[in-house]
Amino acid sequence: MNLRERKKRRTRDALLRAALELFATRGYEETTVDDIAAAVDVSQRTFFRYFAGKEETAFFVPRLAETLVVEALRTRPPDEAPLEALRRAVLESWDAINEAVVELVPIELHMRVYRVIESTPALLAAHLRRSAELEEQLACIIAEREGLDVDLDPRPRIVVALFGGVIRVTERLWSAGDDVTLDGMRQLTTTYLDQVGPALAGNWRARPSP
Amino acid sequence: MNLRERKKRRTRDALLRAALELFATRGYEETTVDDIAAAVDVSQRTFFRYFAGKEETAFFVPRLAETLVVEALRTRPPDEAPLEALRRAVLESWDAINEAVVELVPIELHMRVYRVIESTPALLAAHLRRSAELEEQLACIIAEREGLDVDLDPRPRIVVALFGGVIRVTERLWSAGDDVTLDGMRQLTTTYLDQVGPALAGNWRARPSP
DNA sequence: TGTCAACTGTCAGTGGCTGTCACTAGCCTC
DNA sequence: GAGGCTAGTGACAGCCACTGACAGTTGACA
Repeated sequence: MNLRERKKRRTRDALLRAALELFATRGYEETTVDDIAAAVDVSQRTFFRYFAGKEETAFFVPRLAETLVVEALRTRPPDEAPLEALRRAVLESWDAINEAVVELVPIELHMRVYRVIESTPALLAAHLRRSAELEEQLACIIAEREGLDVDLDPRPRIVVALFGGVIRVTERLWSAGDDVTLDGMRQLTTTYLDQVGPALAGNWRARPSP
Repeated sequence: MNLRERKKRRTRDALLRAALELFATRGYEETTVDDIAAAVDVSQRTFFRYFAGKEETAFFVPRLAETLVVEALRTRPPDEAPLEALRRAVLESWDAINEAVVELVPIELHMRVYRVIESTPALLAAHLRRSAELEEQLACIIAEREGLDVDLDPRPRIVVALFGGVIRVTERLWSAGDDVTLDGMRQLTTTYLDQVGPALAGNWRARPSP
């Protein structure tokens, strides 16, 4: 790799880390782009040459994770049922995600930023839109696996919507709780996905929960 | 109603209509707040006294609709199963929604704006966040109906997430298609909700779709 | 009719973001 | 290894959403 390229990557990583650090400590809205640029000692203009906007820094890590999940689903054995494939893809990609993230920022920082995302309206909105886009991708893959047309058969989008909903509920609970380990997340996801069946089974009071 | 209050309402409605009209014809990003204010011949500052931001005008009508859906769910007979109550609440509130919307803006304008919302990233993001908030409300109502604690039992949030997912898929299809009538929407919603069962039933290829 | 309070316009300022232009530092060729 | 080329940068000017402060205007009400 060139000196030039190395230098570029170094500034980008520095900007990224500085931004996330500031978001996590001071808050997103309270951090100006000038602050971030100043922390790395470059001009504001330079910041915008690396990131399309302030928002992009906050979602740099999540974007990585999404890529890996999509990849994981693509390589699932085609005989698995849709919901099963989704579940396994997510559960199994976490190791890869963890590995990739650590390269960029301390995992603990990422967690703090995630909480900021969930509690900042503008970021939460962006997060949900990104999730919607991811779900669209996943639906397409599912449809392809099953030999269906996403636009003709609603089922791929429906399963993915359901799945995405469960994941989002899980993420929120996970980031809010204390057990921020990988296994904790896996545990939570499995438990919640297992609740889908019961949740849809008619009147809950007829068969009380354990 | 006072002359003052009437005047106020008139400016607000004028601003709202001007904004929506501009969004629908020129696009959201292409419309500045100054444009909207100028169209009604008030200062930009006045616009911000009526709406918290440009975004708020775009979601004025949807907000109304949400209120009515929540209300409809609250008055559903308590013996209905959760998913059933949600389905009926939505299906039945459309008449009320339609009625309330027409008071403010031509329904056809609202439809055009809805398409703008779905095709403008910033608005889509906001829309999804609003939906998430609505879903949280609905989950709480469901939980209350069933005598559960939303934070302890995941099922209320899961059904609502599933339901919300289906509604969103439906909305998108509806606004994209040609049949923008109320009955068309009801039809679509019913069809899609009926697909939920099959979508979750294991491997789809084992029992091919009709 | 005069007083008060609500509503509005003007102005100045902040923060995100973009275009432009000149300049410097790394790269590549001769 | 000197020179030109170009990617990367900083400085500056400007747009747009949004906010605070202050002054002027207009409806309400005694």
